[in-house]
Amino acid sequence: MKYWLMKTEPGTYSIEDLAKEKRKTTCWEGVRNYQARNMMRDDFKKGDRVLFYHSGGKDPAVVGTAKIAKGAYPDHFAWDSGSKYYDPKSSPENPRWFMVDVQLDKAFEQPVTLSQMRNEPQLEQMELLRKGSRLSVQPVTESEFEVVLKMAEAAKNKA
DNA sequence: GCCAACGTTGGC
DNA sequence: GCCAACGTTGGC
Repeated sequence: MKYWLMKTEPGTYSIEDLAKEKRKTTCWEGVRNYQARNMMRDDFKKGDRVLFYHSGGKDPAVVGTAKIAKGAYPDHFAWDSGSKYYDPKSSPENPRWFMVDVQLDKAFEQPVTLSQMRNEPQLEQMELLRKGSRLSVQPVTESEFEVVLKMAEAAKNKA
């Protein structure tokens, strides 16, 4: 099993939106970066665990966990000229972009903020904290995943 | 709103 | 293949 972090702007799609979905599952369309695509297409497997991250806003944070409910398949939004993710270079015969299905696992009672993570020595190597790290989908180590869970737990008990 | 850090595009 | 121009992401 692998571990990932997936970013979303809560104004566009939040963890609350995910919680409202049927079976708390949604397809993760719209990734239009080759590095991210390659990771999703080649490495994302059903059952992988995900840190669900809210970017932008005044307190960017990991707000919960999810899992991969379905491995990569073509992102058909790329074929829809009415979609904001439309890409004329992609076609059903030769799909350029891929997506996965994501299912909510647990929304944290207390988010683990970016600044808290920056202050955690055990997360020093985390991709998210690297300068210029912009990938919307990125790998996380198992220990980083566990540390974030513990931080969420600690924040909850403190609150 | 600013801007650093990328990524992409397209002329040459 | 180089690189300038432009676009995007996302923290601050």
